[in-house]
Amino acid sequence: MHLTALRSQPLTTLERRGQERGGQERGSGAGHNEPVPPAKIDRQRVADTALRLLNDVGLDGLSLRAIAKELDVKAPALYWHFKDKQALLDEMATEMLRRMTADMTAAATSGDWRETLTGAMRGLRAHLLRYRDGAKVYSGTRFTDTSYAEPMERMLAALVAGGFTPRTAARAWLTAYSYTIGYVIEEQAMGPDPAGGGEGYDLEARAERLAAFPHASAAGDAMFREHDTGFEEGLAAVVAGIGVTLERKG
Amino acid sequence: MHLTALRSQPLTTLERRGQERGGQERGSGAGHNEPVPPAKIDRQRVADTALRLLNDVGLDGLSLRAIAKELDVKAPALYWHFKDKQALLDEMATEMLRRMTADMTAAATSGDWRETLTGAMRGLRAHLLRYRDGAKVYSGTRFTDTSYAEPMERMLAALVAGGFTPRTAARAWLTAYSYTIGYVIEEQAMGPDPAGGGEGYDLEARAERLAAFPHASAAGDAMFREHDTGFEEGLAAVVAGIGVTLERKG
DNA sequence: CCTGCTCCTTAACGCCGTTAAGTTCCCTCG
DNA sequence: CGAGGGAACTTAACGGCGTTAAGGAGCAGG
Repeated sequence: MHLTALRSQPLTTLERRGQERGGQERGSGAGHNEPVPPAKIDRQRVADTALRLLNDVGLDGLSLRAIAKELDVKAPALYWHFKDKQALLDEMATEMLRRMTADMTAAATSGDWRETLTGAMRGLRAHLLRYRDGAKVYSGTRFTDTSYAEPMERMLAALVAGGFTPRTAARAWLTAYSYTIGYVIEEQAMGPDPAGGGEGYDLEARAERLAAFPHASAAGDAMFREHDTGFEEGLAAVVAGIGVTLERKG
Repeated sequence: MHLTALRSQPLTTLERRGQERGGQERGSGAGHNEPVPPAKIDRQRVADTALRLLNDVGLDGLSLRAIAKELDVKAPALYWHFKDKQALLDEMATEMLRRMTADMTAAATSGDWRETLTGAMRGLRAHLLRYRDGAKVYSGTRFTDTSYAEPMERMLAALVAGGFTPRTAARAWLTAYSYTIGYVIEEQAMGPDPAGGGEGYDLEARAERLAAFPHASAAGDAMFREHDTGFEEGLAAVVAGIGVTLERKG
């Protein structure tokens, strides 16, 4: 994500009835006679649907036509609500962020900045992992509103209260954020931990190929499995390093 | 990148004459009468050309047709050398890595693991920045040969020599690598530093929008400008943290 | 009742990755 | 020397993509 600029959008207010629809077909012929109301579409509902579909088809398979079909609508209809596909992806990322902050407001208010930062990054990773290619979607978009600012403000304030200057607090945040994004991108690009199911990559073939490089060969296990503990150990290192080099060093 | 599996490829040997061609047009009509030789294509030359083109058009604009045109060839011809576009991207990433290791073998042999790791990540970032969307290309591909193993082996050996176990060495490498990849992805997705030229993002508009969030507003400068020092400070923190939490901790 | 706005449809454009089939050229072998 | 064969390419086409243009249904307000 970049927090730089909001994408320009007409933003046609839409404070409509936010009625959710079940899985019903619309007017398509042979069903019951009760006329099902057309179930209006708005940005939120499109983003919700697209996020749900993302987990089924992945980012490559997430076409406007597929999203439209899920909404019982034709693809060009989406252009009424979004100026292009990127705007839709932006809205998806923003929706991801909204759900994330909704989850994390409770635990965030700890006294120690280390716990706060660690918890925030843990929560960020957890939420990115909720969606297929979540990190890629997230890192390629800019938010459509300022909803990111409030949790970020809290994070930075906690760091400043913990002894950082505004500048080093920002650096600390960006460092931990970069680590988390990079880790999850690699994690998701690699597929699930092969230890869990049998469907993962062939680490044995890898080890065989790298017979001449014992360390690189052995590193495979540490890197391609146990993503959870791997992330935690790395995050602990990053947070510790931030404390050593950035705290109170204005 | 994932170092997991090599993509299967026929790899039709091709130890041909590796003659380079200038910028000449091929048979196209009105030029001189000297018959320009057809200038054979191989994987290397395709990857070279694609990497050069990448800087002009970006990852989104990098179509097989555009690459083929650059080579004075039609798009399906590329399918003789690569089984699909992903295989071509893999070769591009591998070529990037080759150039990187060629550059970095000299400086890498320092005694201190901190210098070695810092230098490696600095070099990684520098090379990713040489290509538009370099980090995205790199992080979305897997290598087509084992050329990555040798520099990685050296890196891990240096860490082990510095007091790490094989396991913590791998973790340390992955932590620093994740940070670097994440940082450069954000950096490249954001565009060039606005301080350099006048064409960047509107940080003033951002500050105005975030008036209610002073820290988040002020953090913009630290995050969206001075990418170089920002990376260095974060990297210093990561390396220091690795020393604190991973060295000699089995 | 007509006008105008919102929201959607139908049709189409140009580009994409990819496949199938055919062509050209050169090397090899009889 | 002439036929065979494979390597390296072309031409043609397919379905799918994001996107645009034009139009039409439904409802609101004068």
